[in-house]
Amino acid sequence: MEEQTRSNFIKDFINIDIKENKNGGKIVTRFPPEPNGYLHIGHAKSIALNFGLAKEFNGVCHLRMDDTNPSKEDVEYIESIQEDIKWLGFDWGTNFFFASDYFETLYGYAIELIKAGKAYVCDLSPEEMRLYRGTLVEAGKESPYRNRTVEENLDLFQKMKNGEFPNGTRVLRAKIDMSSPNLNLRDPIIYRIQHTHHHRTGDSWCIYPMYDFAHPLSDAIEKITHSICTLEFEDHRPLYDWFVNNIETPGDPRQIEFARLNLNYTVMSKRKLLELVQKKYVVGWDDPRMPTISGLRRRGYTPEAIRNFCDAIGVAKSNSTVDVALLEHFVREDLNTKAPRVMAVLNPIKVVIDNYPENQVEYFEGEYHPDFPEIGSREVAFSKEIFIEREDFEENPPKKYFRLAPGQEVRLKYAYYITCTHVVKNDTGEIIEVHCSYDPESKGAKTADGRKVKGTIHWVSASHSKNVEVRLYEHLFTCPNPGEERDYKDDLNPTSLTTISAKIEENLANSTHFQFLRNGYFCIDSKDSTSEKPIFNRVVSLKSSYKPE
RNA sequence: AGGGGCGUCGUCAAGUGGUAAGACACUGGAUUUUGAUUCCAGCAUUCGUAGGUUCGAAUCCUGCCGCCCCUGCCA
Repeated sequence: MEEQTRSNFIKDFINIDIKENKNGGKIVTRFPPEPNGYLHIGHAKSIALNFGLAKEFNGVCHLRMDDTNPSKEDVEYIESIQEDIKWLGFDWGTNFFFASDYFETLYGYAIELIKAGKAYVCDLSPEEMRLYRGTLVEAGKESPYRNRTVEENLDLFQKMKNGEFPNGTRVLRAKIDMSSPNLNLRDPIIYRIQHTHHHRTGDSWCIYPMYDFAHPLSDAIEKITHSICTLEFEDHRPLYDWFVNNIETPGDPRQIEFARLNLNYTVMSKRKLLELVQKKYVVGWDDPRMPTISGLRRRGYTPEAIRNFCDAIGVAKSNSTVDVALLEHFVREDLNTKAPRVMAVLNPIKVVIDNYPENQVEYFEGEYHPDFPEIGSREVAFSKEIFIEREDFEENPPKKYFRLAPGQEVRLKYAYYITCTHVVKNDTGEIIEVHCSYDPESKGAKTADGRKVKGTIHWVSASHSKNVEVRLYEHLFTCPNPGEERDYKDDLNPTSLTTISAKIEENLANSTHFQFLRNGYFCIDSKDSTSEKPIFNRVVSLKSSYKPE
């Protein structure tokens, strides 16, 4: 199973840097989430990339909370982020940081820029600043405050820090080039006034650094060597480099951009995910239909499946949308080897075996896994009345229907062969009972004559099964690209969750994940399930090559 | 006076001048007490396009075409 870790353009860059002995050949990456939401599968790609690179090149990967905007951030998110990364199987060791840890240093860096004549306090209002910025095709105009003296800037910046000005009245800007075709270089804001309580620094600051300033410098402080981010920051790289080059810092990080993950039939933006949670379209961040790590975990996805998926999708620079079928493939692949097989009937119809003795109960051994007998087996009770899936009986079967039909013989997994003799219907013509006869010679679901029975179906004994709640999930959205043609919420799938009552065999294996034979992979809901009232989530269905004509 | 990126199979994606990997999906077929799993086979004469350089081009050059990102005191 040893797999060649595949190459990508980032590894190529790193290999060149190592060859040139940049940073003494050391590799330090970082995963820098803003604690303003829960992590999702797209973050998993970045996490796997950053931690994976560190591991492959014998380096380390830091976890850094990018908490420079207290108005949007919350400690709840800080906790969930750590939990999710750990659950995915990655370890930052002792390298857990906060951008807010660097506020004092960052402030000093700003002073350094002011003293060098490379930053100034600007009094333009937000609207004025927008006007002065110019447009995509026209140069901007220089701020009238651009040429204040160093002393005046120092004094004003000090007053900003001291809380002497209200929000929005002044900012600190880098003095770069108002006519740059790259808008990011038109004297970007590096500090804004925001009288907001910060979840870590409390009320000690009322000015907060902007991402473009805080990020490269935080990287430099931590001596990050390779700062990997998504494509939309490509335009910011010259600014990233400007700060690193114009300020005396411990490190010399380099920014590399890659394409973020998109998945079809879902949305990935934090804004949309937040809205789904806040407006109760889903039950929470960990709703099993959400593409969040906590949602996938509750749905029954395993860390291995997610990691294998991240390895498989690759890392490149072209915008792309990965098919969810690939994610589903990796859970099936993982659960196939791990999940004990068990029988549950999701849509029951009663079968009465007329020639089976009343009150008789037999127990058949059912292996938990056909490929790994060592994981054991259990005894499954069999009796005169059983339940099978409604879809496993057809009064007028199509061609190549291998299941139960009038006069047709079928194998009951582990038990006997049965043949349908007749059906009982109610007043409205609905079949309420299927009557069968069984072949006593087929005990153990095989016969000495070697006769072929093409179909094998699963079942539960009516009096030896219990009712459980099962939650069936489908894609959260009905179309591959939600929001492409209208508001994304209008593309929400009304049947993304179906709750049903199912019949399941009595004594379940001691496991969280199961394969319900012929149905799919299921897991116990970690939040709502109790021993009195078990609840199962369908992780993913089994593949099926059955297609009725 | 616009700038920055990206175009290789239905979807991802290797390929770095020597004659198109792999995965998912899909289609056949074998085995099967899960129409699952497993196994085997098929699936880009061509790399957005048009020219050029070369013995040889997905890879180099030029021109077109298409798509994405950038005018928050968000990250």
